[in-house]
Amino acid sequence: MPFMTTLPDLASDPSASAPVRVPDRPALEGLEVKWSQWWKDHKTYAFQRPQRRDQVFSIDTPPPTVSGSLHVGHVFSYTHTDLVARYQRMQGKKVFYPMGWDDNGLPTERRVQNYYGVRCDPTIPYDPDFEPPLKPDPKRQIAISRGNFIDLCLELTTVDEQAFEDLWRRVGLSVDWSQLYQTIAPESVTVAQRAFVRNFRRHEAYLSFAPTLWDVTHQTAVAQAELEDRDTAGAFHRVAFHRPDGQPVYIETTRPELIASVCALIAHPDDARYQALFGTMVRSPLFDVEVPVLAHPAAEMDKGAGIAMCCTFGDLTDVQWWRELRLPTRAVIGRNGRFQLETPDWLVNPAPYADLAGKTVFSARQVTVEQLRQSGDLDGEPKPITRPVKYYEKGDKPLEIVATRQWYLTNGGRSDDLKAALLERGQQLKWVPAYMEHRYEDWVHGLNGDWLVSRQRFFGVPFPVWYRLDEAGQPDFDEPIMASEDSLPVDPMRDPAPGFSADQRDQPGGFTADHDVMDTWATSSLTPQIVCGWERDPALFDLTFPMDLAPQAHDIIRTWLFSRVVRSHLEHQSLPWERTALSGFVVDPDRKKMSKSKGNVVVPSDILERFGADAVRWRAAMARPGADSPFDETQMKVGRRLALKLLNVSKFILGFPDNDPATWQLSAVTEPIDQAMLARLGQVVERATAAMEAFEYADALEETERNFWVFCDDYVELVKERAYGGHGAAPAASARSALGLALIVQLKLFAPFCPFVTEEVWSWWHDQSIHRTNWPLAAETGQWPANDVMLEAVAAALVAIRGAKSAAKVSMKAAVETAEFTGPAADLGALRAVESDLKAVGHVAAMQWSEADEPLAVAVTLAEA
RNA sequence: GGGCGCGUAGCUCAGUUGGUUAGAGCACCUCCCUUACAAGGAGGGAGUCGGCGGUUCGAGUCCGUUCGCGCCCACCA
Repeated sequence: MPFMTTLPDLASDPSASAPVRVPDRPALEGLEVKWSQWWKDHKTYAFQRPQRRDQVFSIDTPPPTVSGSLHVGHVFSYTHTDLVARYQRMQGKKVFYPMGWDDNGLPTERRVQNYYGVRCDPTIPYDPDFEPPLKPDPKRQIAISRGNFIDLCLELTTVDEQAFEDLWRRVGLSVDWSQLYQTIAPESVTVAQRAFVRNFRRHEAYLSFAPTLWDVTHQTAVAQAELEDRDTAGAFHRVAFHRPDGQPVYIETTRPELIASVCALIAHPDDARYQALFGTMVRSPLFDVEVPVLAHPAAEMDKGAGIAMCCTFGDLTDVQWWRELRLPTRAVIGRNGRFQLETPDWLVNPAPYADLAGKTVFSARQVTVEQLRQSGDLDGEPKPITRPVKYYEKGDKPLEIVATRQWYLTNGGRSDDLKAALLERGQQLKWVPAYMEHRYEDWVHGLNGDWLVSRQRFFGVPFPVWYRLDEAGQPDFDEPIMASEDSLPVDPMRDPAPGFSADQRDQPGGFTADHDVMDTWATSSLTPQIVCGWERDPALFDLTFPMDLAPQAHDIIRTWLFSRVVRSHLEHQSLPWERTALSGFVVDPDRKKMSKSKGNVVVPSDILERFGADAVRWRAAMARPGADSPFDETQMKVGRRLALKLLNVSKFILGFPDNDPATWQLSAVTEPIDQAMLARLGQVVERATAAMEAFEYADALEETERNFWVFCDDYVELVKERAYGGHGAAPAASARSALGLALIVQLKLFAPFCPFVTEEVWSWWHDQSIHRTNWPLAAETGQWPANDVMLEAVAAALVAIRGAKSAAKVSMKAAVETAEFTGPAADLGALRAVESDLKAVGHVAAMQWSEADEPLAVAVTLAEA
């Protein structure tokens, strides 16, 4: 159960510390600016180190990509985390709630390129006097050095990050801004490099020359986790290979341009049609290259002609055949996505290649089709099809497969033992909601290779690695030189390898730097280590790690969530956190995902301006964990109405003449209806607390809010006259104490959801923040037994009296001559205990009571007008 | 093709272990300037709980099946 602080003094409001100051016209406008500044000045949310781990609640906040833009879905998702953080803080936990910026990696590079109109050319020397162009021309980017490019990345991210911080403060996130981190900052680089060095020592990181998925636009390798399939138009081309006797063997291919790199034809071993061909040789069209016909079970009899041409490399099946059948490598496509300029030496008839050299895949395909037509090797016309093609998720051209040397990290994709261990971690992790664990399991089960972490890019964490050069100047990749941990962070492009001098760089017998940078996920997979002070602040690490909560959206389970589990498992043999909470998306009204390209993105600053942060947060809190919710402006208005109601009812309760919160005492609550109201509020506290403990903030809000509206509409109206003193001093004190104590409890219940308006109201008679007070205890509402009979009878009486006036189309102020109650003795007894309040609120002159063995009924007779 | 989730009032959603006439807010209709609140308040109408079948005294709730929607994943011939 919740971590309990000391019991409050139940006699009065112990936290009251200021005279009551209620504004004449309370308003929501300006509360965000006022209170976010106040919280900043007073360090309201600063993490204070306690003695023990169990006094801390630590959160692994997702670092947003600052080069992107935040939309309303981010606001919702980060609000969900904040609800939990605020609740835990009020439960007495020291909340460790950092914020981070993911400013490292390709998105930043792209933004810098577009923003400044530059591109990085690593061959250019650093220019200390470089100034970016005043009028950037994105179509004619200026080539600048790697050093200057990184300077611009850092410059632009600083600007972007300030805008993000402003927005988060506006939303009211209770993060501790002194714990801010950046994934490109030296501390993060150190963590990423340290973890990598240790991975290498434990043989979890290794260098391998292998076919890799390659994005030709960004000219970098990409990892399995960054792939996505997109349906893409293409065509089957039926192409003839030639048997020695001149007979054709038809294959079907969507990539005829790759005929120059064909290594074999492959059919299924059981395919009757090709039994006679297995083991024989055929010659390729155009280039006349002799290739074997081989059998392999990965060939599908019912796909295309049932026999495929295997090229290095057209797709991942080619890679499998190439590896398992030990085929030669005949690559023709370079890293820039164009056909290499030199004519390949394996071509028997090299002539047709002259028309392909230097061409893109798209152009080469058109050329090849025409060549095949001329040579008579194209059977019929290409048949258009649409099929899924792999793309880099941030790219717009199909991926190619290029053999390159890359760094890999073990992730279970090539080890059943590690895969099983990581699946076990997934089961140990607590998932909110539970069914999201399936996505993790699906992903881990489907891994088919280790994690490719190197990127041939510029703005990122460099590998802390150098290679010896032999006398011929060739690098020795078998024994990389690793940086020592105490030298981190290092930039091998700037720092010489250990044991070498700077002038030995790129000299025979000297050393050369690894030029790659780490994938952005290789850094963000270490956010728990970065924020918790791994190897930097051991005391902090012990207090915060493994963390309590990993909040995130459900789309990055396979990337961010999984990669953090991998790194923590490898380094600490533990989970990085106890629990993960997945937020859904805000989708557009047609339930489509919001995306820039669709133009359906809702900008948060606009709705925050129009409805206020508390209203937007209220709407976010209505979206349950994991559930997508459609954007709907009308819902924001409801949140705004709630915030306004809180303001107004608080003004009313605090606004009685000579009202003094110090006189609000449970012992003064003597009227049965006052006790019944508080007893029910105590139940609400218990239910809301249970919901928050289960991370079901939406349930907690709904429970609190439903009660609040009844409180305002029925209870406050009922006791209004008595509270003014109309029925004497003691009954007035009972009402005022009940109203005041109920207000305190309800402000606290609403505090995580509407931090601005609750803080505003609280400040009317407190000097301290409501967000540093305790979460309410049921005991704060007294220990009276539940009295549902009374509450329900009163509600029914009010409905009857109001209904009669509404039906008669008269004002609620209209006088009632008699109200005649018929029903069970229990109901009548309850009502008679509230008789004077009922008479007052309903302007009822006389009440009559008839006991009967039937449900409560009320007959209302209006006075003549 | 595999996995997951969702189909309850016009809209957004609650409906705990199956139990009396299925709930809330928004929207809609009628009315009320009542001294906390007109960016308000009161009252009201509105649903064969996607379809079909089954278990049961009883099904929105359990089982099977089917349709629709969304998301995640999947060897590009």
